[in-house]
Amino acid sequence: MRIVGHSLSPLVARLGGRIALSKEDKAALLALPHSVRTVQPGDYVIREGDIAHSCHVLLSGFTHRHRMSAYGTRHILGIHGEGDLLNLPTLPPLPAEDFVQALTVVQVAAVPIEDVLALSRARPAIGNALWTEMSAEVSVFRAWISNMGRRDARGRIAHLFCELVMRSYPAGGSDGCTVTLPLSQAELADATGMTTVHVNRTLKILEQEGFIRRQRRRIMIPDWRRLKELGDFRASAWTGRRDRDEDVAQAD
Amino acid sequence: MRIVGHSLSPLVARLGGRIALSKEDKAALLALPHSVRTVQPGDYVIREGDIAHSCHVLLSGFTHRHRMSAYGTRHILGIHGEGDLLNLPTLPPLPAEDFVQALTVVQVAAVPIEDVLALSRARPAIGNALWTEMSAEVSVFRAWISNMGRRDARGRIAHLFCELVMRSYPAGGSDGCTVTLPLSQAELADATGMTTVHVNRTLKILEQEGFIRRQRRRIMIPDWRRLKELGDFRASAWTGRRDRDEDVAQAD
DNA sequence: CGTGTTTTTGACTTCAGTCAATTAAAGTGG
DNA sequence: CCACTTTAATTGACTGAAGTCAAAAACACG
Repeated sequence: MRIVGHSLSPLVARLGGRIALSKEDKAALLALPHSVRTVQPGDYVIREGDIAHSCHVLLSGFTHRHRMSAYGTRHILGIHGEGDLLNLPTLPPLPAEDFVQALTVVQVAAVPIEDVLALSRARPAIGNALWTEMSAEVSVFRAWISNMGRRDARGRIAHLFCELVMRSYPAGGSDGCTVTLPLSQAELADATGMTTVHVNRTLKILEQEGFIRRQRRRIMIPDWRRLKELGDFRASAWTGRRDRDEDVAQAD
Repeated sequence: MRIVGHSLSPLVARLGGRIALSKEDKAALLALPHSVRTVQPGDYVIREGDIAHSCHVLLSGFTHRHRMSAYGTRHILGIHGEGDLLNLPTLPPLPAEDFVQALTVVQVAAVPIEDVLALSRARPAIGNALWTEMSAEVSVFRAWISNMGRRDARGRIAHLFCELVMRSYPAGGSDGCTVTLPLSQAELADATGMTTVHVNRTLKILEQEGFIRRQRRRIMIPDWRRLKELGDFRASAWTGRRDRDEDVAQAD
């Protein structure tokens, strides 16, 4: 197991963004033993059934998490970006229930679960930060359930784009900000529970209506607040901050 | 804060079902300081925005967790049964993002977060069990995402019924088993992302096709395996066991 | 026994899926 | 740098599953 410089800094940034960490806490996190590997787009980071003895941390790039139905269709359950924990450190380790696949070139760190748990016991602040991170993840999944269940095509895509913005700009979106879409339209479809054809048409409509502007895989958001409203997007799960006024769509 | 006999035993049963706990661990869990309250159907257990200084454990009955969209529609994000943790113990406590409402008469225990976290630090097995419980919860949410996204009306209802069976019979379902439906058709609709009318028609079809038999709010499952197949239901998230052969629908 | 909720049904509409074909982009190798 | 292949995006015509509106029937409860 190679110890690599400050490669775990995305983890420190993530946890430190949730809970205040002392210098010693941060140093202890960076000092965790780990190995880093690079994964190419389309390759798997985690396969269903894998028993992970390490906690995988996404250092850079995007991945998606998916599951295959009994009928052979794919369903994307979430996307992950820099700083995300790709599997929850449980003891004993449990077999993975879904696939995690690289969307872009990706760097992943593997930290032995025992070390993560030992550190979180030794340093309460880190333990708390991990709990909070996990709780935020739960929050994101709930937002996805909500996104699938009670929104039309435009809203679903809008919500997903909002999430991408949050993952690309941790500080939050703004008018005119741009994101590179790491998903093909087929992947967008599997993530929103629609068909490729309908995704394509919906993108066209969103563009006509001025919610997005696009060229290639680059999406520009002219009016961030308007997009959030369309997608009924609540940023709190992604920011970690839970300030209501930022979240609630204007009711008027 | 009243200390009430062995009222926390559902918590012990839940955590002990995930991870082997020693007698001392179990005793320590039962000895956690807590108060118990009874909530009537329709009343809220947790309200959006509540800042919980306690960890709420469902001792008996069923609740659902929902969120209101900006347009005023309700979306049910999950149902909870005996032994479920209704909020994740984070420090500092975060405001709740959704409502938890009683479906039946319900008993809820409130345990101060500090005590939960202290115990999980003092007793690693309990800490591990809590992590695992949380991870199982994540797993259930993912199953819901999948349920919303890529299943038709029959499949969605079937999946929800499978979950209800698992929650009513922790040992697992069997042919001829019966569950009392704690949800009205309107609630079923909000939980599956459909309309009341369509839920009603789908129930009728499921009955005609022999997947369920019903009178009042009681649902009988003549063929458990067949229902699981229809709903592409993977029991692992609910059982805690992750044995694949039980999960995978027969492919033939 | 009346009142309010839940369930059921019918007629009609619409959003999204299906099938199939075309165009555009991105590689690949000579 | 250009033919050739492959993958991704786009479009059209048609179908179908689920939503909408509205009303009746059944049930639950004080």
